[in-house]
Formats: sequence, structure tokens, C-alpha cells
Amino acid sequence: MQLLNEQEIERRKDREALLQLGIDPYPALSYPINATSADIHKNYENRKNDYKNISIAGRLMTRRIMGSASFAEIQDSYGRLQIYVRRDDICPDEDKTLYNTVFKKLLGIGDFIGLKGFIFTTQTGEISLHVQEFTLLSKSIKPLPIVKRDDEGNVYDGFTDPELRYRQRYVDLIVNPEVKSTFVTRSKVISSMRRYFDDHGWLEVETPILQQVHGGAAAKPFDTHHNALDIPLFLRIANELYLKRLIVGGFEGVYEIGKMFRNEGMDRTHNPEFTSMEIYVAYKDYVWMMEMVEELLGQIASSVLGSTQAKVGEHIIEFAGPYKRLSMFEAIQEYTGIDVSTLDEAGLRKVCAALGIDVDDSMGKGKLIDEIFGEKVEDHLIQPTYITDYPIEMTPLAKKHRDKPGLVERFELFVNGKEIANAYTELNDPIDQRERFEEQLKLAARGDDEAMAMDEDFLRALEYGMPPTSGLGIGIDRLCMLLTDKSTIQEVLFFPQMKPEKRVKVATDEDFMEAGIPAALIPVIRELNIHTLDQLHTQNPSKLFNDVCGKRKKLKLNVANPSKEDVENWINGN
RNA sequence: GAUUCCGUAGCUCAGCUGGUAGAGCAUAACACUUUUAAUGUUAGGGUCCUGGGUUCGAACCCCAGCGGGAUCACCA
Repeated sequence: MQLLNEQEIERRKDREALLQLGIDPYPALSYPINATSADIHKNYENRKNDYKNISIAGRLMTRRIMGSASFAEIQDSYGRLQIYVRRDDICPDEDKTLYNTVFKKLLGIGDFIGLKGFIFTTQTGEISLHVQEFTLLSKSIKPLPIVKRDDEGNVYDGFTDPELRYRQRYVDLIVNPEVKSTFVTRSKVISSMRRYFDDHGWLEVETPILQQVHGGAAAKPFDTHHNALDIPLFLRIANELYLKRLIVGGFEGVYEIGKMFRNEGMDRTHNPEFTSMEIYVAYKDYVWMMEMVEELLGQIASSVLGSTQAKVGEHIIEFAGPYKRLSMFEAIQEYTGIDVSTLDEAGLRKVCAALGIDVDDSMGKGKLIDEIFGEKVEDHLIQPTYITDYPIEMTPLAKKHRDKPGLVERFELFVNGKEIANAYTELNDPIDQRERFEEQLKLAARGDDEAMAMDEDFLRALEYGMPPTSGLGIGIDRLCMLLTDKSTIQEVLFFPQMKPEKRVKVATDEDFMEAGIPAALIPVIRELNIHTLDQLHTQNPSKLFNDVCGKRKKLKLNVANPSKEDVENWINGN
């Protein structure tokens, strides 16, 4: 049972009327299509002879009815096409029902129709389809928001409320074409990335999403449970440790594009599930990886945007390499003037205090440096910049730096003040790796709930030997935000996570009758805006009795008033 | 999680110092054979987010809740 507004009731009536006329509003059929809106707009002028027998389908989006002729627009998956419908063309005989009744009255905006006819150009110069035959393919019984645009592209009555747009993305996609193009771009980003990797001979793989040990990143996982095994499982926060097992297994390069899940806050840059790409290539180090990323991003930008430059907010970002490289200590020194490279934990705490950065006792040396960096440096890194050589404490899976003690071979790529990629020369010494995990356990004991857990099977794999390997992770959603110039992650996710929609359970006629209300009085109850049983049961008996009698009179219903006792019984459920 | 703003017709929004709600588009009816934000005339359409409170009287003031946006905190 749902409450219907005027327009929804009207459309349900239209559906019934169509059935009465013997027209199935939801026919089971394939409709032949030999042209698209995009194709027609692009090629009609040059190949007019090819557009005389068009069969096309789409959603009816506007109608301009002028007596016995009408203009309308249909929207297919590529765009819109104006159609011209003339009564005597589609109703050559005496019976004009198909035009006067079906087309003009029973069709509505949002309906899918199939059309046959020929393309022509109107007096006002619009390429249009002169319709000779139309078929209803699917009736829409919920009114779409109407977004109008004039010739300059100005939008009138836009469908703009983010809540409605995200909750009903299907509507957003129908009426806001630029939303559709954002997601087309997203798809192209992923496919061109995949093409780049495939062209290099690296293998696309899939690894477990349900993991017994959550590792590979510092984050809080989602818990779940496997019934048959009766064990707890985690939704993966990363797939790094599995991909490295595959390098141990002998693949030269493996990559995975997939969802990760982190049980943390949600905002304009975080969704509980997000898409990441991780790739591991054997016999390489992080220096090689920096060059690879420059080539990869340059190529993706060119193939998606047609240029290596992207407009992002106020800035023009240049994705062609080489990118600036700064070590983490250099970066901190550059933007704070402080050399933190020689400080111990106590010294770092003093620096944080001096800079006004909040810290707590669970933070180790690595985390403190990360805090300073995040607070003072990140925002300045607009053009693609590699930050390299991180403190060992914050990076338990990277190899120790070849010549800088206390650091690891790691870089993160920052663009527009945000981290979009993270890479290491991977740690492949199993003894060192075990010690690093031990350190993580100590952090966990201090209260760091994001510290990594020991993964014995991963260590066993490393003990068999892993070749020198470089690994990279890229946040696909954030990359897409950059390349589509969107400032929120919700704009590049079809269905961002939202709080549940509150749905009231609207009582049916049967529900009300079961509560003792005579069928004839149910319209009165609804007219009083009592739509749920909860509402009914919390009414004041005297007031409801008065209201019902009053409203019955007003609605001129030919039914006896209830007694006050009757009303009390409805409310008390007797 | 904190702060702050917002929630009125299917959609986008008005609504003054508190006096039972308006517009445009959409919908319905009529007119109109090349329109294009089609036009003209007319009509219908509301749980003013929910629940309390103040008041003779609340869309408006107060309190609580729900949902959303923005900023901040945490993180990717």
C-alpha cells in the first residue's frame, strides 16, 4: 500500500485505459533499432538517403502538442531526438483514436516508445524524426522531475537535491545528462587502466573479499561470520598480502581492481566501500614504479580527456610526467621549516605541540610524522608530486631503504592535495617482515586499533621466497574525482551509501477494516491524514469521534456515523 | 563524533513583525498542422519532515528527534 499523488493516480488510470483499448502497456517483444540519436545528429546531414527508414526507441521526455500535429522528444541511451507526429500520418483512416486518445492523452513523459519513420529537418532547423508508426514499449506510472534547458544550455527547474539524486540515481541519470557522462568517464578510466596493464602482459586476478585475517592496510574492518565454518570473517580492507602470495607463486605481474571495505567515517571523500587497484610487478623497485605511474596516468588522462591536462576546481593539473619528487622529511622541512629527520618520539611530540597538532599516547614515531605531514604539507601538493621515503614505523610492508637508515622505500602520489596512489619496494625478507608485524602488535597493545595483525600464512609464503617486487595501489574513486572534476566521492559512485530511508508502513483498507472500521468510513480516516495503524492507535477518542462525524458530513458520505464506543474500539484495537 | 545551515505541491523555489499557504514547470480540460524553456484560457493538486511546547492562533517562536548539505575531526 502506498499513498499516491494526483499524478500517480492519473497515470494508473491511463494504464487501465490502454488495456481497455487492447494496448498492452508492457508488451513482451523485441523492438528493432537501426539508429541512435547520436548517430542521426552526427551523420544525417551528410548521408540523408540512409535515414529514410528509421526504427528507434527511447523514453518520451517532452511533448508540444498543437492540435493534429505534435512535437516531442525521445531520449535514448545517447541523447535526445525530436520527433514529429501528425495525426493523419499515424491514423490514415477514419479512426483517430491512436493519435487523439493514445498519443495525446494516454502517453506521458517517461514512457518508452518505439518509432518508425524518416528523418527530416524542420523549418527551425532541427533534425527530427517524422513518425509513421509508434508502439508503446513501457508505461511510466511515476512522474519524472522535469528539467528544462534552453538553447544556451541554461537549466530550469533542475533536479538538484543531493539526497534525492543519490537515493534515486536512476532518476538523476535520466534527467541530468552530465551525470551519465561522469559515469561513462569513470568506466573509461578503468578500462584504459586495464588496457595499459594488459598490454604489458600483467595478469588481472581476483582474491578473497572475505578474509580470516585482515591485513595490508591500516584500517578498521567490517566483521561478518561464516555459518558453516562457524568462524568470524572480515571484509577485506586491502588485498596486498594475497597479491604478493601470487608473486611468490610465480606470476611476473598481477593486478586486481575491486572493492575494499573500511568501517570508518563517511564524508565527501569516504564511502564504506570503495574501489582500489593494486598491482605487483616482480623484479622492479619503487623508482621504476614512479616512472610507470607517470606513464599510466598520462595515458589514462589522454584517452579519457583527450589531453594530459585536467581542470580540477581552480587548478589545471598536468598528468604528463615526470612528477616532482620530495622525500617526506624534505616536504616537512619545505612547508614547516623544521627538520624532523633526527628527532625521537619525544622530540616529535614537542614539534606537534608547537604546531598545534593533536596527538594521543597510542601514536608512535611514524604516526606522529604522518600527522605533521597531513596537517602541514598535504594541502600544498596540487600538481602531481611523489612523496618518498617514509619512516619505517608507519610502513610495515615496505622494504628498508637501500641507503637511508630508519626509512623505507615507499612513495605516495599526491594530486590536488589528496593522496591518490601508494607504492613500495615490497618487503620480501621474511624475518624482517615477522619483526615488523611484531612491532604492529605492540602498537595494537598501545591502543592503535588500526595496527595490522600477524598473518602467518603470508609469512610462510615469504619464507619460500618472493622476488624483488614493487607494488602500487591507486584509489580509483579519487582518481575519477580528479578526472571528472568532482569534489565529492558520492558524485563518482552510482549508489553511495546513505542512511536508511524511513518508510512508514501505510495501512491498507484491509488493515483498517480489521481494526473495526467500516469500509465506507475508510476514506474519512484517510482524509483525516491517518495512514498508519500506529497513528490510529494513538488518536484521542473524543477528538477522532468528532473529526470522523464532521468529515463524513463534509464528504457527504451515505453511511451512518459510528458511535463514540465504536471509535474507542478502533483505537484500542478491540 | 562536533559545529552550522536546510527540510513547504511530482520537481525547483517564494512565503514579511505569528493570523489556516503561493509561483513556474509538471498534471487535467479546451484551442491550435513545423514547435523547441511552444503558446493562450481554465481547473485540480499540500501530513508546510516527525513529535512535543508557547500562544486565542504556529510553515514561522522554543525543545527533542529524523533526514540531507557544508565545515571540522578520523581515514583512502
